[in-house]
Amino acid sequence: MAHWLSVLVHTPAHAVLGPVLTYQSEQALPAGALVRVPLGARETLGVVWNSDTAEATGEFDPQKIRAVAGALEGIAPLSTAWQQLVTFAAQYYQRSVGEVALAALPPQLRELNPVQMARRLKRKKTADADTAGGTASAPPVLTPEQADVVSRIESHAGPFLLFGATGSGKTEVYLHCVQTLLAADPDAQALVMVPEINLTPQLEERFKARFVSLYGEHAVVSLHSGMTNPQRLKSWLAAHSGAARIVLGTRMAVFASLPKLRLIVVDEEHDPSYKSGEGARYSARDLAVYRGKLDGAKVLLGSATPSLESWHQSRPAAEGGRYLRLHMPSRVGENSRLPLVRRVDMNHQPRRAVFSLPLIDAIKERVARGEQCMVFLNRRGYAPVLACDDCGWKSQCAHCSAFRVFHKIDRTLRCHHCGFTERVPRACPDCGNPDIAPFGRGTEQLEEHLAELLADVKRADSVSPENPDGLPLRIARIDADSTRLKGALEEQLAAVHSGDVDVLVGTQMIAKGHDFRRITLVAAVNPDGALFSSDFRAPERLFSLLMQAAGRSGREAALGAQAEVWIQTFQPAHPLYAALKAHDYPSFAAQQLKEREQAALPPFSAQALVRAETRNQEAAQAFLNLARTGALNDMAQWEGWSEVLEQITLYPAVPMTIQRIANIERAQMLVESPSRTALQQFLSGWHNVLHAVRSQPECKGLIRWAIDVDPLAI
DNA sequence: AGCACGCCGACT
DNA sequence: GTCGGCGTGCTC
Repeated sequence: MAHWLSVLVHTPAHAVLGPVLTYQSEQALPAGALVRVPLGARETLGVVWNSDTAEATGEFDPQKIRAVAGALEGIAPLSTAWQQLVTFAAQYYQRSVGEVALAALPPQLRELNPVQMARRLKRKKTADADTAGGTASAPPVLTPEQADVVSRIESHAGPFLLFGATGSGKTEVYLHCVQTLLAADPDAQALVMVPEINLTPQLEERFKARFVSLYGEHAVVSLHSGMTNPQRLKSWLAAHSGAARIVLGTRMAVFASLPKLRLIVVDEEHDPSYKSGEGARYSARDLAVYRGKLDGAKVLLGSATPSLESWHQSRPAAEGGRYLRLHMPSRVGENSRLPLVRRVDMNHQPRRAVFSLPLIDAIKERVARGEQCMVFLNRRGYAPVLACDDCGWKSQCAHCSAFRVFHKIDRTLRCHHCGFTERVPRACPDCGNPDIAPFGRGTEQLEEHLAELLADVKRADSVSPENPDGLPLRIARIDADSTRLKGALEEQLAAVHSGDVDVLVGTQMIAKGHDFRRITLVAAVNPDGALFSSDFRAPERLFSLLMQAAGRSGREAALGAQAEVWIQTFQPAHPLYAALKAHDYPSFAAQQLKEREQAALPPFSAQALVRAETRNQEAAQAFLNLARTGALNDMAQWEGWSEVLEQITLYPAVPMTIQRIANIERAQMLVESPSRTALQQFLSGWHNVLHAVRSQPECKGLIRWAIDVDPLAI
């Protein structure tokens, strides 16, 4: 007797293809089971979504229903909670369930045939056998602040927002909570997320040091896109089978199959990396909170500079807050002072000076004492644009509406958007003028500049202290260019740690996560840009970045010197810098939230973007505007939709900030609503309109379109 | 999303 | 002559 099954496969939301496909099977298969199914000319991985479906979906001809090719034996069905998470994510982020479900599974699960799969599972079983228990080395004693936070986490349901200064020991709180959980429940699993792949190795090291002796080598696994496919499959299977007790990973890990999930930690919860930029544009932080409810797991969000969304959610419960805010204001250790923030008024410095005189003096003084300095500029390359003084030629990219960046190191002009690279011309390509000059500055130029300014400075010779001349300074640069090769970042970080570097220049890469214990001065050379950005989230990001950069300094108690953060600015009185100086995130957040509330911006409204990519700009605008009129005119006629539409604002279509990338024209349209629910309802209905509009003749040239719910940048 | 089919331009 | 570019259409 054959069973009817609805099965998810990896297909986008296609109007012609239903959200689930119907198959038949001799064997009864439960929802969540993994199967291989024929689809057109190929065979593909599917997830059983409903066992024993009564009838085929839609008008599909029952004669054409094909049989399931086989079940993936030895892999337990995905849990109901996992299915619900995927369903929610697909619905909330406006994608097909099939796309979200299959993208959440390790890629190799799709590639391997059942025979290969069986072989892999067998290998895993023998590996699991050798896991041995043991005793833990005593964990460090918690500070009173940490102990208080931990006891509150244990006695409340959460979700929690752990607001802790850099160096306040948040990681120790995570470790402690995980340890307590795993000890109390022999099956329980914990998920710990970090924003970037770069940060997983150091986290893995700390967790392994604490838990391998207790629960064996396989108890801690990682899950991120930097791993090879076989590694990812191995970790995924370990999590799915329950053998892995702790999963560490980046945003993708929020979809890991964890049948006994009891705790989710989202470290640096404010970090934009938690928002996916392609496919289903999900926020792993937001999904983590939702998943916590589904799985009955506690959720712990941690940050020194929380996102304003989370901060707002953690206001007192009496005012409507839904997260419990936990505060750890103090730095752990002897050198518990927070760094001194100094603002240098660049209005009183020589015009066009890159480094102010007092900053250079301060750097000289520190390096002479054997301390390290860090100079931070969020722009790589030598100069953002090359221009001809005579005819006005600029280093425009041929394929993008952006300038190519001058990289002096290899004498190239490189487009940071499409990768188009050429050697720097000897003279202006338009008029032949040999005097083409760089404008603005990037990290390469800072490095060069510093070498000149500090040429006469020597550092103390630690090997032969009697050497009166000292040794030449070592300046290093860390950015996406200097770390392109595999292992280069680790190598360069090691050089900084071992003291082989006196001054470190870099982009935001160096501001995140890494502990540079001997750095006592951090300087932001030109951070003002974000103060006047059209992006309403720019100040929030700047504050967080500077706060994090500040957290890099002064971690070495033995150095004793007061750590300093220097801000070169033309706006020394700006409230953002004042709050930074006072290390006062709450007042900064309060002021920002007030502005957001007055302007009805998130978290006081909900937003979504529709983006269109086309061969020509007119088609992009046409598509979006047709979708807009479709909503305003057609949808308003739909039964019962007028109340939804009343709560929706559709802004006119606009070209994106960078209008063209790699010869693809881009435009977008903002949708806003005071109600998240209304926005959700609107988007789900609008989907059909967008599908229909796509095939209009005006939209010829449309390559793709996508909805971005809760976009981070507009 | 894949994958096949089909129709035009420049290469071993 | 074929290899290969991507436009169009189809998949339970």
